Amino acid sequence: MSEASLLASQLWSQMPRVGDTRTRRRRLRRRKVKGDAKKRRLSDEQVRFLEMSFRDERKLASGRKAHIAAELGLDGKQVAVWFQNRRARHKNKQLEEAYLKLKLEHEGVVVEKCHLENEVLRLKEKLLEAEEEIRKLSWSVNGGNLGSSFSAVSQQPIHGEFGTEAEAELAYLDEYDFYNYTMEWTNPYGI
DNA sequence: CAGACGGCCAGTTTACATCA
DNA sequence: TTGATGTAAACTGGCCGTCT
Repeated sequence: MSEASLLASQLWSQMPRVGDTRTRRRRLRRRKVKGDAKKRRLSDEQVRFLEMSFRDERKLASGRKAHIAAELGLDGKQVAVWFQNRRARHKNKQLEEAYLKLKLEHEGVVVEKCHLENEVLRLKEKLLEAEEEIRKLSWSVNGGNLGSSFSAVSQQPIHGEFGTEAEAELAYLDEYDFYNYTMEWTNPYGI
């Protein structure tokens, strides 16, 4: 026996025996069950009844379990297992629905953001045009002597307003492949 | 307080049904 | 007929609350 396996067996022997008796009990029961029974699908009728019960209440009080088991000619354990699996399926379904809802919301936000970015670009262009117009008018009135503090916007780089590189990148979204962009955010694993 | 017990959960295995 | 795949039934181990 290697040093590692010796150590492992020592650790195992020192472990608290929590659940140990139960595991033995379960194995015994399993052998008994395995001797005669094969795994069988529940009948449509049984499943219908179980589904109705599940709609009434998601968890089983012990009396109810016995009642359902007797009604369907099943073992109480089978009824308990069915309810456990059914709760797990229900939870998965709920998670899936929540994910889809969030995904839709996110897609909407991305689209709205894109529209807003384009609107900002459009307004900036208008502002530049207005400034140019004012400059021309001013030139014709006082010979082009405009104060140096006049243009606060047009002297800034157009993409610098949001501070981060990512946001500057978004300002170019209309040149970007929008489909690829949204897919990248809404479906990162390409599922 | 310790230990037995039952219920629940998350994760896994197994048996079966379906389809290409 | 057969292998791949999906799914339901059953199992496992851990955790928790209750009872004795």
